[in-house]
Amino acid sequence: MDVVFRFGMSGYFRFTTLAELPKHAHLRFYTKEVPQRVLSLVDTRRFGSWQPNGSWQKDRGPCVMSEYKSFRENVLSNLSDKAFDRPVCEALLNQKYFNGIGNYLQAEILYRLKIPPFVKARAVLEGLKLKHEETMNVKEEPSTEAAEKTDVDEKTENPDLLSLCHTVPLEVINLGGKGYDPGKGDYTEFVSWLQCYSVDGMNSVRDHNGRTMWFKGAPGPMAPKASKSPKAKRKIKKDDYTDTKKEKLVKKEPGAGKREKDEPKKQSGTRRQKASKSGLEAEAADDSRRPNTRRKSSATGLRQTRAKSTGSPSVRKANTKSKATSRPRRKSSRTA
DNA sequence: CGTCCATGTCTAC
DNA sequence: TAGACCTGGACGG
Repeated sequence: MDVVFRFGMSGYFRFTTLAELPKHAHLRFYTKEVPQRVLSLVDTRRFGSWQPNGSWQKDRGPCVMSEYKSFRENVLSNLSDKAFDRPVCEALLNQKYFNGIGNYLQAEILYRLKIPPFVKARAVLEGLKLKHEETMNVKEEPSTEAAEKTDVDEKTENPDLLSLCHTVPLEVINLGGKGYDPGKGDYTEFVSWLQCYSVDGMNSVRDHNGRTMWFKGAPGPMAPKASKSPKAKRKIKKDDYTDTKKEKLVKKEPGAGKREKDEPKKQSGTRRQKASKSGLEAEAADDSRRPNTRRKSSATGLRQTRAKSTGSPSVRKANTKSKATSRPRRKSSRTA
């Protein structure tokens, strides 16, 4: 049986002993060994989902990694689409054309070519050829040498925007499980792989959807008004302007009921299911909090070394768990 | 304590 | 084009 998994922002798999079952292991596949082990879909934020016999979204384009050729064709033969009216950084997040590119990859890819993020996507793309080779062998050498170059060579020797959409994600794959994986606790390899995203010294601006775009140098002509950059935002707040924020705050009023639905999103509807194959049993798990959970150091957050010069960082209170946020919480009656 | 922020969709004005 | 969907770490006061 095929199962389609989506990971949202925070989802990943872990294979552990039963005793080390991670928090937020919402879907579990148990082995039948004597000390049982568990393959878990760990998903703190629950943006992920799984769908037995599911399929991808209707208009996801070809995969940038595994279907490079059709990916490239799909983009270059549809450049009249208004999707390419957008700034290139935003267009790169459009899964209809850039299936597999996300926010950090988008930043890394544009950085490699030093393309400003807020230039019109079409302007960047319309010079590219359907087959990358045509742009490569501009030399008039009739020699067969050039013709024998492999795709790999072409993509690595003289990359363009589309070939980087293929090779940059593969670089992460080739880190060998040391990619963007907060569950590992230590993903310094990935952090040092990043050249632009969340890197000190780079610039960042909020795009038109409120996402933070990282880049070096000038943002480009289509950059949103300054009010949208995180820094500006913070600054506004600091200056305590009476701006549009008030409305938002009013809206945020907690206690506004309306949050009583108990369903675990869609999650393919089924909370429990069996996968008889391969001796694994699966179940959608409730959150059984494990008492052990030693709070590791920052699991999320790419910015390491915050350079806090003020005295003792060290021990952070003994996990008093008093989260007690004011945010309206979902009714957590996730029993059976 | 409170606010902001995060690898992504998804849908309602 | 705003939000909504969630949880929790970092940081400010």
